[in-house]
Formats: sequence, C-alpha cells, structure tokens
Amino acid sequence: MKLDNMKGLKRTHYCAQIPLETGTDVTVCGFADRVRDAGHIIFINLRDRTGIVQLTFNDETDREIFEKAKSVRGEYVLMAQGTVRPRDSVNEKLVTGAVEIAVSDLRILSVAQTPPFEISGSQNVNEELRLKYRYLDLRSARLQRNIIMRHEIVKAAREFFYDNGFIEIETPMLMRSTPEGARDYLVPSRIHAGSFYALPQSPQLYKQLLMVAGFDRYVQIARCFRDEDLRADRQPEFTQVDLEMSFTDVEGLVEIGEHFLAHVVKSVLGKDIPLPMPRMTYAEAMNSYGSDKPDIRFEMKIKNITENVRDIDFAVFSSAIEAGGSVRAIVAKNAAETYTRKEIDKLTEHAKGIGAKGLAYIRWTKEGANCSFKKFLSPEQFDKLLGEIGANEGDLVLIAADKDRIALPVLGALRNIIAARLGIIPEDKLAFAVITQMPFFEYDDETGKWIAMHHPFTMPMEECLDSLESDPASVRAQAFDFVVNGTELCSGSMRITDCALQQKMFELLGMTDEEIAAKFGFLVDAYKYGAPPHGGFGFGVDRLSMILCGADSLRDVTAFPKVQNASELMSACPSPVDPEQLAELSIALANSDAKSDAKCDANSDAKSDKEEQQ
RNA sequence: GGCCGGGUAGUUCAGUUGGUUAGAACGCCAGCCUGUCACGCUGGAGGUCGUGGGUUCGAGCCCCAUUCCGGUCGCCA
Repeated sequence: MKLDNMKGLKRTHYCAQIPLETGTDVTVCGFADRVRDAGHIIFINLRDRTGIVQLTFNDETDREIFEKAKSVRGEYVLMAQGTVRPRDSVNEKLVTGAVEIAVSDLRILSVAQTPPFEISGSQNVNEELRLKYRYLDLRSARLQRNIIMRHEIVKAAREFFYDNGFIEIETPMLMRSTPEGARDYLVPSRIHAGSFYALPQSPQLYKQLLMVAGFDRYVQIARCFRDEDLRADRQPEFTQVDLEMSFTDVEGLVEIGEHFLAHVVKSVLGKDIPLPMPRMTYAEAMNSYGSDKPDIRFEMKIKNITENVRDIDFAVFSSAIEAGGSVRAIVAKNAAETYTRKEIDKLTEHAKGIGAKGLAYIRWTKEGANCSFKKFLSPEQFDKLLGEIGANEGDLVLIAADKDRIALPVLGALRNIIAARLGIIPEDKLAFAVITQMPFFEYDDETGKWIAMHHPFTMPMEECLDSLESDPASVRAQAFDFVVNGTELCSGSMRITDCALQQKMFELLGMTDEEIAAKFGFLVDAYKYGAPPHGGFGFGVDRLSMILCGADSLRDVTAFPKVQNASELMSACPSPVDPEQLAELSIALANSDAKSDAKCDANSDAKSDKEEQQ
C-alpha cells in the first residue's frame, strides 16, 4: 500500500481539543482507535494523547476518500482535515462526544499490523505481554494519563524549588563506589583496567559538597540506582527530587518538604493538603502502627496490653514478657464474620512468615466470644480483658506476644492486610505524615555490628551525643521520613559538619582510619575548610507518581520499567556482550554455566545469540 | 535464596472422576449494512494446552523437574 504524506496539511488541534463550534475547519492527527464501517457511512475514532474524536466518511461526498477510509485498520496513523459538525446522537463518554469531523482530506501516514492486544482494553492483558510491547501499552489512555501526570509532578517540583531559591545542579552519574548499604551498579573503566565507577545510589556526597561549596540551596531531579531485589514499589533505577540546603534545621527541612508536597498535589490534583502535616516520632509510629511508614488513613492502632494480661497464667504471654517482650493487640472492628477460623489460620501463617511464633485471637460473633486462650482465664478475667482491650460484639482481636521488634511489625503488617480486606481504607484520601526522631543505629544480626540506619553523615540529636558509645540503641538521629498512605516517600536528615564528630561516627561504625581515608577522605577534607550547617532529603518521584495516579505498581508510572528479576522485557536487557567488549575492559568472566546466563536473557532470541557465542 | 499465586487460540477465559475432532467471547479476515459510537448480521481462518520427562491402553487434567511472570520475606547505609 502506498502511504500518504503530510504535504499541505498542518495539525491545527489535538483530537480532544478541537473547538466544538459547528463549521470550524480543523486538521487532526493520531491513531485509528476503532473503525466502524456501516456500509455507506464509516466512522473512525481518532486517538492522540489528549483523547478521541470521531471522523465521519460518507460515500456520497467523496468516493476516493471514502474508499481510503474503508481500508483503514486499527492503529493506522492518520491525518484528517475536515469540518466540525454536530452528531445525530451524543456520546456522553467522550469530551468531543457532541461533535464529529466531516472529513474532506484523509492521509494514511502509516499502516499497522494487528497489535498483539487491544490497546483500549490493555489493562486486562497479561502484563508480561504488555511489557514486551511496552510502546503499544503506552498508547493506552491509562498509561498516557499516568506518564503525563508524572511529567506534571516533575514540572510542579521544578516550579516550587526554583521559586524558593534552589539552584538545579547536575552531579556525576559515574562516581566512586561506596558499597555500604545497597549494592552498587558498577561500570568498568576502559582506561583504568581493573577499576570501576559506580552509578549513584543517590547524589548524597556531591550534594553535601555543594553546600561546602556555598551554593546554599541545591535541587536536582536525580536518577538513582540500587542493585537490590525489586518490589511493586521498588525499581533498580528510580528518580528522586533531591535537595540540600544550608543554614537550616530538621524543622526547616520538613517545612520545605511539606510545602513542596502541598504544591505538587495542588498543581496536579487540585487538592488542598492541610499544613502542617502531622508529625509522629519513630517510636510512636512503631508502637501504634507497627511500621515506620504507617498508613494513617484508618485507625486500628496497636494496643499494648502487657499489663492487662500480666496476671494471666498463659505461658505464651508470660514467657514473652519475661524475655523482655510485650503483648500487643489490634482490634479489627466488625471483622469477626469476615474472618472465620480458617481465615485466621491464614493470617497466622502470614504472621509466622514475618517471624511471629503464632497469634492469639478473640473472635466475638453473635454466638459469643471465641478465644484461643480462653481456658487460661476465669470468666471474670475474660470479661475484664475484653473491656480493657475495647472489643465489642462483631470484633476480631489479634494478639502477638514477643519481643517488640517482632510483635509490632507483625501486627503492623496484619493491620494493613485486614484493613484492605475489610475495605475500610478510604481510597481517595492522601494521608501524609512526617516520621521524626529516627533511630541512628541499627543492629545487624549477621555481623553483630551497629550500622547507620540512614547513612553515616547523619547528625545525631543533640541530647543523644553523650550516649553514642554507652547506649547506641537509644541514639536518635536528626532524620525524618515523609510517608503517605503507608508508603515511604522521602528520607532526609541534617548532616554532620563537625570533623571530630564525623570521625567518631565512622569509628563507632567500625571503620578503620585507612578505610575512612580511602572511601571518604575527600569528604572529611572538605569539611575542614568551613561547612555551613546543612541537611537535605530525596523525594521518590516514582512513588509519589504512583500514589497520585492511584497506581498499584511503579511499572504503571514508569515509561520503560524493569520486571522482578531486574530485566527489561522489551529490549531484553541485561544481555551478554561481545568478547571484544570485555577484552577492551580487561574483564574475564568467571566460568559461568549456561543456566545462570540464561536467566539474564529475557527472550529466546537473546538466548540463541548466547548459544551461538559459546 | 525461601514462601505463595499464575502460564490453554492474537487477547481474556472455560475445560466434568484422565476418554472421540480442546470450546466461548472479543480480536482478525471476507461479504452485507447510510448514524454508528463495545455498531449490527452472515460466514471463515486461527491451538507444539510454557518447556522437558514420567505414570497410563489413553494426559490440558495425575506425578517429577524446569522456565517465565506476579506478590512477598531476606535484602533495600
């Protein structure tokens, strides 16, 4: 088929933005979304990024154009010139549903094979297939909307920070590897055989040095990389609104952060977010929600019932208490009917998966209160306990007895699962919260060492400076997180600018002078030349987009996402490279078996290429 | 690395205690149709049942292995 060109035509409007006045001449472009051939009259829904407009062709007006329209198939790329006129009957579902374009010139600019799935119904199609043909799925209204909304978010972010005196500065993508924390993506150096760059996990060190350099307020829409396993809300490469500012404190940072979020939400969704956002200490979040990223759209707070059950002669409770743990409970209102014995067993299995030894429960239905430890209580004790817990008929009480670091997260996880199941989470609500006073250290069970929970440049809270060595577990940091609807959006902190203190922190984290000099020598040196007090944070653009779009996965707000094993199905990367490339980089592969290689290959073509090489 | 769920026409799915030629809807192709808009009507094409092995007279179904996708735990300073 001979294709047309655009000669003599120029687009005047996007499809869904044509004037609705009868008689207007317009020229529109896009994809054929749907073709309805009714014999002597043909309708084509033309689609572009703004939406859909109906093109109408009648065989009485122009036979040649009509025949051309007859040949159009789904996803053909068209350009049409014509006149806006009212329809016989209005399609309420379309913005342009009251009008149509009577076409006087039609150009077929490109033909299309039948796509492997229908664009309009793509959200029901197997995601693996959609990811292989990502460019087709991206044509769907849903993904067009998400990707454009993400653009609006980044645009609003830039507006906000430019207006508040922040300077946008690019930091290197090829940098020194600092393998503390997440694994680095490494980039081999051709010129320095055997040496490697790392892709940034975040621009952390550079942005701190920009403060030492006196830029005072820095911002960057920064791409970051972490070679860790994926989740629905975790991709190996992601984007942060990364910033750092001087002459501020935690409250100053949090204020900028919350005004930024409010500006973005207002710009993109038109919603007002009440400020200030609720603040909650880390300890409060853990005690009440069993999570450092609590979903506060709903209540169901965790209760500490240790004192209420202390006198009960039930070994599960008493042994946990004796071991320094506690007994915690959540009351799921009106959940007793939903959660049968079998369903509770499932919850228990889930709890065990997270580390609980088991769950005690009280299921109070119309038939009475069924309690897994009833035989250890007198009827009076049981009634008293029910009252103290605050349970009523129809409620389900779940109880975990363990060390706090087990019992709280377990109930926190169950809280989310149960709320989702009961449908008590208000879907359109945005519940932001700022979690403050994060712990500084985290005990690493594997190595038996204390490691920095945030990063080693984080400033401890002033009142904790004296207990750095004596009681590391109690040390809190001048660090904070922004969370929304149970998702962590942002992590930030004030940084250490005192050389002596920084040295001490490195030592506490078990680093030798040699290590410090080799890894962070340039940073330590820099702070010797005068450093303003400063701090900063990074907001996850992907996660923010996910929440604001109402998407369930980062894949829905990322143009070309990676799948769970960190490969990309469309281009089939990562992939093996030519031996010549490796030789140039002075890299010899360990004797890898074909099996582990095949895992990297996302399609059979790549696989056969590999086999040919071997 | 562990646990859970999934893979049957192009797509979404059904498929009985293991039993003849594996079905439906949508899509696709052809014909008809002058107001459709999820157009309609008639007809047609289209399947290595993820892959490999086993049990059986016989496997989409049972068993074993494996692979791919998703969720999650570990991991993510």
